[in-house]
Amino acid sequence: MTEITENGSTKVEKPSHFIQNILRKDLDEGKVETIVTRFPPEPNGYLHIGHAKSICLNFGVAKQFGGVCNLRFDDTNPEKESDEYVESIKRDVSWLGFEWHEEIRFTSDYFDQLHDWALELIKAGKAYVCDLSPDQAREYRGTLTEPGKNSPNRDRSVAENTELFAKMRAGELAEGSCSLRAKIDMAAPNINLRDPVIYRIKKVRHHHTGDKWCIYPSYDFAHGQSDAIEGVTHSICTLEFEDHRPLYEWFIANLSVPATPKQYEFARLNLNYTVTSKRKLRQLVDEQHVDGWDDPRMPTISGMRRRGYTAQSLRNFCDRIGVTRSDSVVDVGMLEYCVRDDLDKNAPRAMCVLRPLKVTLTNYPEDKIERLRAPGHPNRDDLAERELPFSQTLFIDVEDFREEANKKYKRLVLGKRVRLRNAYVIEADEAVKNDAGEVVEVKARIIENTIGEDPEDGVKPKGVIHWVSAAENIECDVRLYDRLFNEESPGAGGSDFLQAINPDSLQVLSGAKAEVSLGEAKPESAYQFEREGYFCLDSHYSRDGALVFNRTIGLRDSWAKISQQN
RNA sequence: UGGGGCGUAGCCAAGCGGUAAGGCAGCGGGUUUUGAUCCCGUCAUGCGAAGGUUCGAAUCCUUCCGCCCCAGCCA
Repeated sequence: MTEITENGSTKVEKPSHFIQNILRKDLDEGKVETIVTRFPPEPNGYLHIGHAKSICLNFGVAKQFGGVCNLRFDDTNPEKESDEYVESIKRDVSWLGFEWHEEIRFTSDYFDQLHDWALELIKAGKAYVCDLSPDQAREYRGTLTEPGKNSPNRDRSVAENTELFAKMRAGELAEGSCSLRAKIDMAAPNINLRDPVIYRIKKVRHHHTGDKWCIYPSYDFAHGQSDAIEGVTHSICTLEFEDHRPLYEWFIANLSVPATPKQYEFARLNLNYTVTSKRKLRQLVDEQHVDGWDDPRMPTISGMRRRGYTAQSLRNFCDRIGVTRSDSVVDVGMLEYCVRDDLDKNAPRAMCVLRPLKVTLTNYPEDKIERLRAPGHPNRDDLAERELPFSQTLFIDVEDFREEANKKYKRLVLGKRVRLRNAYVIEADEAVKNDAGEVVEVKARIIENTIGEDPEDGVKPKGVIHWVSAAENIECDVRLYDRLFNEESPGAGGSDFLQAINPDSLQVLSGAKAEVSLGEAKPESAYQFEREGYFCLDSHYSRDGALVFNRTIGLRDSWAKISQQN
């Protein structure tokens, strides 16, 4: 049931989901010749893990069935949109590993056509300019259980509507003073059909069309027709748009569009211990609870990238969670599994001591340095070996030494032995303490002839710990991240989601000691710091001679459970 | 109390009338110079509930219960 992907991470072979079933059926029955989908983000924020699901779905099925997928910016509301977001979205989609068909599309590229179609509706007596203010319109709309009332302007003549719409377009009417509405049914049980607004006045400069327009089409009026223009066959969106489908179909049926795209809905992704709403993510950025949209703790694609998550792991995650119509909350542990799975298979190994404790080898010459060789990966010989300088003084992690411990502790203990990863077995003789009683140095001895061999006296070490030479290493900062929220569902039950922020989501360690080969690390490229976790160089904070590593994710840690039990 | 959806294990999710796949998490064990990886085993007499149809129901019918979405000139 499982197969291995090109780069080795574990991919599960899954039965097809309902979207794939629909596409296969439409292809088989000849309803469509080529699948055309589209990913239609509004450029009003950065993409997050939920968008990744949509991207993988839209681009994924198009590729699977030999079709194409467009990248279209749904930019009908200039008040919230900007080029910064356009650029970040292009970067994120590319990084995720997908290629959009031909050039980038913008809904705003179709504003002329959309305007013509609005005129077409007016001429057919199917749209009218309504003078109701937003507040009045709300009253006229009725409620969930009561029908709405017709606008006093509902029966304006075609001529009058044409003239008023022209004035709207010419900027002669004030924002909010009127709108163009589709004439459908104010008593419809589906509120979206109660004469929805299709054009509104916004005297705002548009990031893509500049000052050409002061009226902008609504999402409902733009989306389906844009799909039709592009020849999109299957317009896949999330569940909250289900109630809009009758409206989507109404425009397609009542306008001279070149194609008849169909809308299908799937459940959006929810992840526990995470927020995936642009509003909340924006708030975290604006109020500086995080360093920006690409803060490594953010569930944005750019944040995860900077954190060290790989595109492959995100794609695998999206494959594993499936595509259905039922609301669900995926355990963030599933995401973490996918990240570890990919990184384990592909990240070169290295050693870095996070909290250094000096070890002096009393039987090792002071001026001697051995150049040991270590594999780049325990089960991959295609990854380059590295050189480890070994010297009289070393650093090990403070957590890896105890003066005394029970049998479960498999690290260095006074009077006992431990294996230094890829090097000698050593035995600890003495703990040197400062005035506060803290261990500041350990005096130990190497056991001769133990590189790649067990000790000749038959006394095997209890465990293996990592180390770095004190003579040659790279001092660096390490940033340890934990989940951004302490609650499974931040903001649940009407509480303030900011109250759920984990105050310890970032811990900065300075003075960590990295092995010299890490001097060649490139930003965002993954390493496993053995026994610690996966790390990558931070793309913002790192400088030549002042390296900063982000912990992407820790190794699975069964010791944590054992040590807590005792 | 209008309309539209959805309920299969702690989580995700197959199943579409023939007797509950798979993954994550968990638990138990094995290998191991990473307490990692890897490997093996275990984990729903049960499919929101109750009736009914049937030789046989998670699948069909009825009723009920729960959860989600919709009253922006947002998308």
